[in-house]
Amino acid sequence: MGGTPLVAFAQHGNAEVGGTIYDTVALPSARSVRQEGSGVVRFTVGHSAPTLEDVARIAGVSRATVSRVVNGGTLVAAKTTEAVREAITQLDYHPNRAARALVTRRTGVIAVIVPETDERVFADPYFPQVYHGALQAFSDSDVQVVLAMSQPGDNASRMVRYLESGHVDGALIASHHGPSLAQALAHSWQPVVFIGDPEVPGVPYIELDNRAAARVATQHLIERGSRRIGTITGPLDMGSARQRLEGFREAMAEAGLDGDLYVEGGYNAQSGQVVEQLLDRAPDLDGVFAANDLMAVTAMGVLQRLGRRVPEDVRIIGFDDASIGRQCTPQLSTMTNPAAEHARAAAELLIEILAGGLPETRNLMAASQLVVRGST
Amino acid sequence: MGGTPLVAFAQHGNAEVGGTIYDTVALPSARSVRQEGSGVVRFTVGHSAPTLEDVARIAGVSRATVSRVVNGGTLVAAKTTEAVREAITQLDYHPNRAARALVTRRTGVIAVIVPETDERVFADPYFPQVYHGALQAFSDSDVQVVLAMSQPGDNASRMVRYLESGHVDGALIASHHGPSLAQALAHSWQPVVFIGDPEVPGVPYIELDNRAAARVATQHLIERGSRRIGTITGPLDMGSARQRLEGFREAMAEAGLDGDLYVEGGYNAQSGQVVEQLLDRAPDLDGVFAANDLMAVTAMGVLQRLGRRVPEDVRIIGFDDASIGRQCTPQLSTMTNPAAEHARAAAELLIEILAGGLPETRNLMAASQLVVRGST
DNA sequence: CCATGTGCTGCAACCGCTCTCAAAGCTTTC
DNA sequence: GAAAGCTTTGAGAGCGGTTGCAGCACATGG
Repeated sequence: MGGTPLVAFAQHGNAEVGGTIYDTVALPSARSVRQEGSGVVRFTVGHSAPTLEDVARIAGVSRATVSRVVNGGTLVAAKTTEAVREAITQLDYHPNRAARALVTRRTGVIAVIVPETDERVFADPYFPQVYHGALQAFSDSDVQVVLAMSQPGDNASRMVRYLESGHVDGALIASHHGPSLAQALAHSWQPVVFIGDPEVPGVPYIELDNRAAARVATQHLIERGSRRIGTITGPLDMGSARQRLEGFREAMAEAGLDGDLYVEGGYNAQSGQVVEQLLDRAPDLDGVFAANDLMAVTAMGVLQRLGRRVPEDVRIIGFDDASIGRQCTPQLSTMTNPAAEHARAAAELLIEILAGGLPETRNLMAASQLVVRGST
Repeated sequence: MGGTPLVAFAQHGNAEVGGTIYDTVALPSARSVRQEGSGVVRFTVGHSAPTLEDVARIAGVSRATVSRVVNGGTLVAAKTTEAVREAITQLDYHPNRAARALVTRRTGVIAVIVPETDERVFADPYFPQVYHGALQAFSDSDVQVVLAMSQPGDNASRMVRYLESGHVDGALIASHHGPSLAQALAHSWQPVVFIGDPEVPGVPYIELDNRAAARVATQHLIERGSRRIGTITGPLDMGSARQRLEGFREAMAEAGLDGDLYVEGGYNAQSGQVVEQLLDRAPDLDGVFAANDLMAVTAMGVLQRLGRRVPEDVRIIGFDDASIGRQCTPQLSTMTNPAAEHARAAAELLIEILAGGLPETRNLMAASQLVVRGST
């Protein structure tokens, strides 16, 4: 089994693990990335892979013929084919797709871009759905779908560089903050489809009808009898968050209620805590619309800990229909957000664009559904 | 804000949502990926991006000079540089990295490969750590780290093809089942580092000392007084699962106890349920070593539901030190598995390999720590 | 004033592959 | 037996870059 271990090490910064730790081992200082020039890691690869040329030489034919065998389609004599096949297996030849991409202009790689840190991406159940949907759309093609997220200090440029690099055919972009990425990409030649309004004209996207959904959610609270309703929004640099806030205010205004009771959250579980601020501003709070389930569930916990009964004292409704909303007591009412479907639709739109059979601009608007459970 | 929505649609297969659904909208049949030839999606891109040549023409210089300006380093006259810069911004030129990669043999892209379906990847807290660690290692270089997982029906070939495609410089491979992927890659020219023993000689990897850790865990149960101990293993086609089982049996044998009480799980929460089988086989069960925390927590729940007190009647220890183990009652004792650190170390090893300053084969073995909490 | 040096730029080959076009070999036909 | 028609193959021109090397213009030294 493998070679012999040469180094033994381990580490665990004495972080709060909430228990007693035994068996600690010293940690070596982590070597850092060696750099040269302007922050670029320089690589030099030793061996180089066999090329078409090599195969051709061994098989005693020309490059063109090998290419024909590899790509199929064109007719090549049976025995030639066999000789080439043999040479290919002998050398363990794999075509260099980057070179091929240069001439075919197709890489066979699609990226799902999420301009969030990896922590957020893995913490929020929304992103797996997006990725899953994209994967589905490409499942029976031989496209490789890769996921790229941003790193803590990143601005948009690393992403843009990757997208324009020629290593991907196109991209789906999922959780963008503000129009900067879209702007950078708008005049680029890279086919992209946004999930959520990019706020830049001409850039194709699909989005949930957030405003309508937020109205439905708010109206539902009102119908159930809530009057003093507050909302926890998402980060307001995101279109979806603003739209949900808008929908909330519309519904409140229509009902002749005060729609100014809102506080900004971050779409993450922790920021559900801000419900306390709503409570400070409105001690008679009897309804909460949280812009996603993660925040809603936290808010529910906070309210319950403060002695409020849900839904008797305060009704709560979330957004996204995340599974976590079914694991709390009472179960959370919510608005569906079939992200996987959207991603798939977006991916299919991307495929159309890539196939060239393209309408100018194309935007898709998707509807949401109200799911009533115990919390309202 | 963007163009006008052209299409409105939504969908929600009437899946079990555990609530009442209002506001349903018809769903269009999802268009499927258009295919041609052997399962390959064909793309044709309309516009094409400006090239070096274009820039050179506008700036009135040669391609070589533009290249020099773009890449810096070599000396170019100040006014020439300026002219080129101007042309570049005018055309919004971005170098085609695929073309560059052809000659420099560096793409600036590193892949983290996880041969699991996306559901598993997002469900298990282990993978985010791996990705995070990899990201850290490359954080101050301008390498793009992408994540690729396999699709339900996939065999290894799509992965291998991607890795050998020339679109990535190298890869970290995280949760492989059996040696097939490693074998396919062993004679390839692609620099890869495995996290976990690939079971193929000559392929570099880093791994946790699973056997030793499992021994420590088991010994801990014995020390606390457990005698009739069972284990829930991971999928036994994975080296880590087998090693943890081995460690368990060793510790049991050393203590003169029966080490045959085990049942295979899948490293996912659901498979913690198999603890019932242990109970069937040994009603006097008083200790459980689960090969990861996900299974341990589920097992604890099952046992408690069956009236067993933890740790009074049955002691439970898990593996991985996942956060979920701190959210249950009692809190779960466990073995640490600082996956992020491992991934970072693996990434640094990969960087070394890519830099060419390479030891033949290099394997790293990492230690684990026992964390004692309430469950033992 | 000519030989040298120095600074900057262009030519051209090459990275690995695809694909058009024409040539070569073979059959068929008159 | 030569012309015509196929099938099969190879030569060669790119794809968009990088880079070694030669060449040019101008400044310097003898």
